[in-house]
Amino acid sequence: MEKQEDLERCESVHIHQDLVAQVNAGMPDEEILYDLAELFKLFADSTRIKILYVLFASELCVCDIAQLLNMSQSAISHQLRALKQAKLVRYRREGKQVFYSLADGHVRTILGQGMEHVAE
Amino acid sequence: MEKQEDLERCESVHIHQDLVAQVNAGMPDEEILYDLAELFKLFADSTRIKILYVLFASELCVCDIAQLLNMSQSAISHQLRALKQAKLVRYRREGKQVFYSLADGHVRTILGQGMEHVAE
DNA sequence: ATTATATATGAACAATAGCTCATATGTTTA
DNA sequence: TAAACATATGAGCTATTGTTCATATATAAT
Repeated sequence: MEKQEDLERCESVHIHQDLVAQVNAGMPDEEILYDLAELFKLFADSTRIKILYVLFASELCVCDIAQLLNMSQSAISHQLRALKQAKLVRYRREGKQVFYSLADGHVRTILGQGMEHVAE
Repeated sequence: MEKQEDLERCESVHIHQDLVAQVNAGMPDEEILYDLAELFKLFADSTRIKILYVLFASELCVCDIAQLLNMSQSAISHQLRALKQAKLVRYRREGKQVFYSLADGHVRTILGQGMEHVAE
């Protein structure tokens, strides 16, 4: 944890020197925080938000999602790929079609809390 | 809600035609979903995640945050601006320094749920 | 008033991300 | 096997974003 090298600092080395150490101790690992940001990136696009929202209501095939969002099959497929990789959605093949559904309860909570914040 | 114009559709107009209508009914407004994505964009960068995390522990001035994250004052200030605009952080001037703190309980919940998902 | 310190901000640049287009893969039906 | 349909994916283009650098603003101290 050698972070104290050649940093620019407030000249007035105010109170917070030990606070700084304490805060640092409570921080999750760099890698975890990076993964966390990666996760939230998936919620950071309105197309993906919409996809998650429609899957809220029901399992749907790619084609139906594309119709619902009035977007191309390709665009939706690309985004589903990202959501799939992050395990936010599951998929199930049925003949030619592939049905997607929400994989996780966290999705609901995260979107819900976001909604609450936005709706104020 | 004229969305049914010249869409590409699954040829096999399968079951979901009414489902599609139903799902559409339950969708929040376009604008809200856009705002929601904008909100999550703020969680979609590890610098901002770190800022929120350190503010978790304590109110801090810009300079201390910069030191904690080992980043430039300018970079932190830019990001605080974004967080401030979204009302995720509050600020309070005290002499030359400006102290930032979390503005909202939602931040904790959202980060917490994200953590749970990542940590599995 | 002048200087120093703390923070904010605009411009520029590199990196990233989302869409389209073309095409590949997988599945069913004729 | 060939054709049709549903989905997946790579390349390319444009738009967006995070950082740095230079500089502006705000407050305090001399």
